[in-house]
Amino acid sequence: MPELPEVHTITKSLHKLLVGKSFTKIEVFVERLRFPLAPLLDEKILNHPVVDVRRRARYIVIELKHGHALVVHLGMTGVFREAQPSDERRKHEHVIFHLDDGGQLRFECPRRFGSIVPCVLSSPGAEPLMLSQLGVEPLEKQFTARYLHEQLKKRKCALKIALMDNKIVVGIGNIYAAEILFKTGISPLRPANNVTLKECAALVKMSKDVLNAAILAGGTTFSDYRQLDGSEGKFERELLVYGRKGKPCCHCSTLVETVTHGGRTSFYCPKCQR
DNA sequence: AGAGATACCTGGGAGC
DNA sequence: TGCTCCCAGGTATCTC
Repeated sequence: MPELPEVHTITKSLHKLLVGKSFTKIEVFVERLRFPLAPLLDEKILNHPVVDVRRRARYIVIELKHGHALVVHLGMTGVFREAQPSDERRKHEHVIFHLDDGGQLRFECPRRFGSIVPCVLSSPGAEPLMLSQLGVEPLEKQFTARYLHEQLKKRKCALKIALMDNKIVVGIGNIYAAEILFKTGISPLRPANNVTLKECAALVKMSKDVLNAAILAGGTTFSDYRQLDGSEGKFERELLVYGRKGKPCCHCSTLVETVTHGGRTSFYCPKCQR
């Protein structure tokens, strides 16, 4: 699955590929992914050069010269692929962008959790309105112990739910949340408003460490992901607690347990994490 | 308003 | 081997 580091990598390569080029035609082959794709057929998107491709949380913003933009989310299985018109269309390639240099960019998304939504920006470089409710970037300076503590104080829900809440901090998914909590020795079950400032400091540092490490390994994970199905890659081999239900904790050998929060499974060591 | 539940979708693994 | 069933993931949206 594309995590923050993969989205980071993909954004950079899309920037290199697209800036200065225009879409001359967009073909869609399914009615909808997460959202209907019909708005992509609006001719206003065509024949205006791309001026920027940037990332916000796990969204990719492709900005066009006349103030329109495409906001892309890869969902769980979304992949962009550079292609030639003669290439046969793969089973799950749902959108084909024709470029003015004769090339193509194709969007493949087997589980259809991805989305591509056109929007109009209030000014050049502005954040799309649909992303305005997002919380801070975990790797930015604004993500501090004090900020996290202030946010958590307002929440009675389980800490893990709060860590995964995009309104607080973006880019921490189920897997990262489990690993970050394990490495800081804090239980995912703790009420968010019961976490101390000192523990917030540990959570913030560990979040940055884990994400930075993943970014460093990102290229490798990403290339594996593209060749295979997303379940392979270096990162998975480094997981300490996620997916290890019933197996011994790597620190104390207590068996790893799970609990379900809002339909998501949390893996944790009941002895190491308090 | 906040919190919890659910829908969306399909590949893959488990169980029979 | 082939079938069915269930789970995984992020986020929008619905319900309480």
